[in-house]
Amino acid sequence: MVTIYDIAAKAGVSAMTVSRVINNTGKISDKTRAKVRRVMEELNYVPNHMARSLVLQQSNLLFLLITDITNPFYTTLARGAEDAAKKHGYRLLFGNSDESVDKEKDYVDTILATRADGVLVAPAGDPSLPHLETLRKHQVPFVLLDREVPGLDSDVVLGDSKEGARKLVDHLTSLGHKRIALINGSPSISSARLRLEGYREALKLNDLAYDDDYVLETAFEPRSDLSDIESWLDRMDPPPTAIVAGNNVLAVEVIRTLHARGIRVPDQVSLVCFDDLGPYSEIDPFLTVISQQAYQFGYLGMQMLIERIQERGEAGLPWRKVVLPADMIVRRSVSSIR
Amino acid sequence: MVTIYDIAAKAGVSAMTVSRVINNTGKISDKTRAKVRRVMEELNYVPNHMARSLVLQQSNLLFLLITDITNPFYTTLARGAEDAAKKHGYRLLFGNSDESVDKEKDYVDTILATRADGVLVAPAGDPSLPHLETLRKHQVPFVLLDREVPGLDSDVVLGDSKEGARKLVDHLTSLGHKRIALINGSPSISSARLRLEGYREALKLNDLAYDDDYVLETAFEPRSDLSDIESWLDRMDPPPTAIVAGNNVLAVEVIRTLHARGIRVPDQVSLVCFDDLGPYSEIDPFLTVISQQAYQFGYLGMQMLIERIQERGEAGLPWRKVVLPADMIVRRSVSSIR
DNA sequence: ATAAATAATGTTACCGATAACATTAAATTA
DNA sequence: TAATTTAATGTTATCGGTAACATTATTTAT
Repeated sequence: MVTIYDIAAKAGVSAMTVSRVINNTGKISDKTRAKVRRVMEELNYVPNHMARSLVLQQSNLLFLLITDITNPFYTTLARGAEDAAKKHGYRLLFGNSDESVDKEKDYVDTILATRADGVLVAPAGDPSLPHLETLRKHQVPFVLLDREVPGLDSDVVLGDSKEGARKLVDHLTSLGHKRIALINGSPSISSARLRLEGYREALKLNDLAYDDDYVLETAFEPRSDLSDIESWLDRMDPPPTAIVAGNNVLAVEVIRTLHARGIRVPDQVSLVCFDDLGPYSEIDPFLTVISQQAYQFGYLGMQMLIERIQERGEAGLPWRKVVLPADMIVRRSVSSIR
Repeated sequence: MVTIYDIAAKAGVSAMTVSRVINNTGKISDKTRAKVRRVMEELNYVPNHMARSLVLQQSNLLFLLITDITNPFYTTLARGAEDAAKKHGYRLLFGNSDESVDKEKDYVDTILATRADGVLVAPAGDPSLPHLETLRKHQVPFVLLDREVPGLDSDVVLGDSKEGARKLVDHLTSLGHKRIALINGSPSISSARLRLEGYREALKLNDLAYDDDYVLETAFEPRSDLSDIESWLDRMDPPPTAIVAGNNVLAVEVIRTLHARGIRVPDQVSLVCFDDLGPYSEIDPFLTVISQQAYQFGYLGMQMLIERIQERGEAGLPWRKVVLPADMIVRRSVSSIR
């Protein structure tokens, strides 16, 4: 591995001079600068980030931790984060926690060990609290995305989950639906809780009774075993005329299960969900969804993060909470009753 | 930031003893081990990767560079790579080059500077050669995914692009199609070249003439400006009865363009493509595709990479080229002619 | 012309960890 | 019990950079 000392030796200068050329600091004569540059080219020099960050105590690296890299909501969000990071001259790396608090903890360790300058996190859930507190303790600035964690003050970019759920339920009731089921993520995830709340409120406002049997709380990420969905469908009696899914993944899995049973959407049951299916929903715009501005989650979150990093130390800047609107896109997955 | 020296001081031992406890090396009495552990907990110690890798000359970090984080092919591949890396105890970070050779080069610099132990790369194209050579020069093991780079020997995991294209065209001709168009990625990408070759061969075998006007070579990644697709559609006269898309993104954009013109698939024109649309194609299995085993690309590639890393130095192990089969899934996006 | 300022470069110490070698204490063996 | 192992811990140098402080050459000011 070529080091500044190799360069220095070959160019007949000191290592410090080479360092100055690399970083454009201090005063260097044009002649030495040129000579050093030439030798660097010749030897294919690449600076060693680790050595550098070790002494500088900062890495110029940012991280984005998402919970499901196969979910278009998060990949679109990632593109937003990437663009914002690039605009400010930061490098961005990604990690995928797979909705697992343990994997997330591993990433947090990697991030700490790598001495990242900041982190954007879509936390796996409330149990993420301990390792987020670890980040805080080590003074690594972070911004939460899509999910809050109770007991932790921080900047956060959220979607209006409650309002979104209300809109979906209202849409269904306006078309005559009365037996509306909900399949949702784990209640340890703030957005899932809000979606449940919105669902319950909307039921109440529409004078519909809430029934535990019609609600399934499961996992937001793709799974191979659909048996919990199966038994939930069996349990509901009479069957629902409409289903609200807490995210796009769940909607897809509900459809798969229904199709396997020969039940058609929306003919026999209507379906709506949170989050679009990415560009691929363009092929056949079918699902009626709450379309969250995924790109904005990433872009705004990254901007907030970078502001935090750059204001470091200054007391000011209270925690900021950005709530992005929940817009419904009506498509063909809902039929009207009668 | 807490260091081993802080721990050492508080525990009344030397830094080296702390290091031994952390790494489980050397001999340590149970008593000191316990004491050191306790202090580490108390102070919330996190090892500094940078300092560590600096002296160890290895980071235990692996990278995966993909070209389009919003493409389900690559995100599924990423899941495979992640699982394989985890199985072998490596940490994995992701980078997204967005099909840009320049962004890719930036990532390569980050990777070099981070002293990653190895890299999985889906190269942006043939122009990636220089920075891949830089990786090679710095002895960072890498495995190419999905695309080869002429002039560079390396391990590589490919799909059978030529055969896939042939299958698609054969399928179309078997249903009576004679005017078959191709929209493809840049010819600077090996897989795109092979798909073109397969397309031409299949035309020839079916006694169909090749016509330049029926082929559009554009970019594989999502774009906002669809005008090149527009003008290509205008140019073809008579219009094709079927279109082969070089990947899923292009297929979606063709559909968008066609829909905007009021042209229906498959009623007025048939459409087939490479790569599935992820789990979301399950909602409405519509597109007839060559389904590549995305997960296996990542999983096998990662295994090959780790073998390389662990055999480091040993002369053996010739470059390996794995070609995964191209399986066609027939769905509803093709109609038969007459 | 000589002091004072400035430009250009070099030296030393350190960032946080570990390898290699050194030392001391405890346990075996002769 | 003295000699030898072995266990447990400590010291020093180093990884590849950079900050802070020298030092030397060159200008500029007086």
